[in-house]
Amino acid sequence: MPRTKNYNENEVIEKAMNLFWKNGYETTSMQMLEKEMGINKFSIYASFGNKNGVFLESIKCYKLKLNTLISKLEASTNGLNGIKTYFYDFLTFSKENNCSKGCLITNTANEIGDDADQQIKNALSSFTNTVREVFVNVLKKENHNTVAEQQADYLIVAMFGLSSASRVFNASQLNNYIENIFKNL
Amino acid sequence: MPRTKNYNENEVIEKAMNLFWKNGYETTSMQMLEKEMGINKFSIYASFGNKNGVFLESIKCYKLKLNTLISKLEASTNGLNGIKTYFYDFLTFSKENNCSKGCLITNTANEIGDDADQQIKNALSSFTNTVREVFVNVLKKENHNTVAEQQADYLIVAMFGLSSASRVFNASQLNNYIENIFKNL
DNA sequence: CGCATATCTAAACAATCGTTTAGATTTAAT
DNA sequence: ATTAAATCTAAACGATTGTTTAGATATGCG
Repeated sequence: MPRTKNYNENEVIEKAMNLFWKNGYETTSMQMLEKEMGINKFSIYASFGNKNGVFLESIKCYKLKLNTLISKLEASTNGLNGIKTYFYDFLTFSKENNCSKGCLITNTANEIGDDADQQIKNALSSFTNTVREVFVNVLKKENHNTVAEQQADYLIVAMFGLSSASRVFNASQLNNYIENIFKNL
Repeated sequence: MPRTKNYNENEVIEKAMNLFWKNGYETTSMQMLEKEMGINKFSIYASFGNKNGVFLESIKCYKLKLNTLISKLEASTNGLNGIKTYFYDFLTFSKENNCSKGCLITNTANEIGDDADQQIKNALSSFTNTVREVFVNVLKKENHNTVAEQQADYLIVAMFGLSSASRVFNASQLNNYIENIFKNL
């Protein structure tokens, strides 16, 4: 056996993920990734195939990070209020230096077109469906099925909107938005 | 006086605007613009300076198109219902081949970073402020000032979210979203 | 008409994109 | 210690980016 890698793939992917999150897919160049990940282009290609591969792994990494919030949401027993907490938790989660980066998934969905890579598109919709499913499960604890499905549909769109809006509007506007979303649901 | 231009600047900008709307700023290349606008790169640069110039004019063109909906909204006398109609009108406006392109302004806000061109950033926030102002004026017809401001804040965030979400979710989910937004306001 | 000047085409510009390759360096096993 | 194989650096790849330039073409005015 010859020499071993002197970098940890999980560590460098987390750095890549943060770069994609902040700048988007297109804007993030291999040059920037090289610098941020701290390894050479050759090593990046050896570990992840290509830029798309780095991005797909970054999405996995992002999901893993968000799982903390999702788990908390799944464990919640007070229905709508649990989801509302998730909305606020997300805002905190997405903030860096008091400036929101939005959601990596939502940002990507907003950026890509129909001709984008199928694996990426699959990853995005699978994530959205998963979150919606969690909403449904939480809501079923206090509602009957049809209402839960309808409310979940509403909330997943609202969550998507919040992710986008968080990159543009200020905290008071966003809080006002969340409060109104849940006011008379 | 020598030969005259054999293209109309307003006409070619409308074509450019549609390209930016569909594909975003970065993805739209000068090559694509050349083809879509039907004129040579030289002519584009002669008329609009650079890519950024084409984009700024495209935003003006977009605002002009949207003015039809804004004017209708301004003229409405039934408050919240007028705004709700505007939400639905926007969905129709943004659709092409039964597929929503979202809002050019919102799409751009989602795409660009902090280091983007200042003129573009100004154009985006000025647009958002204008729409919010119209919301306030419509709401003041049936509410007192503080409520109108607060509701307008809520609705402008909701509108931004709708624009983003319209590129991802289906008609029934979007309608459900709009109905819930206005349900108990 | 003929001159002047703006518009046109088309080629070239430097810079950067994502990706690949060649060669030096390091290390585990023999 | 030698060898084999994988990782590293660094340079180069062709393609495409936004932008500029040179030269041909067309047209309004004296």
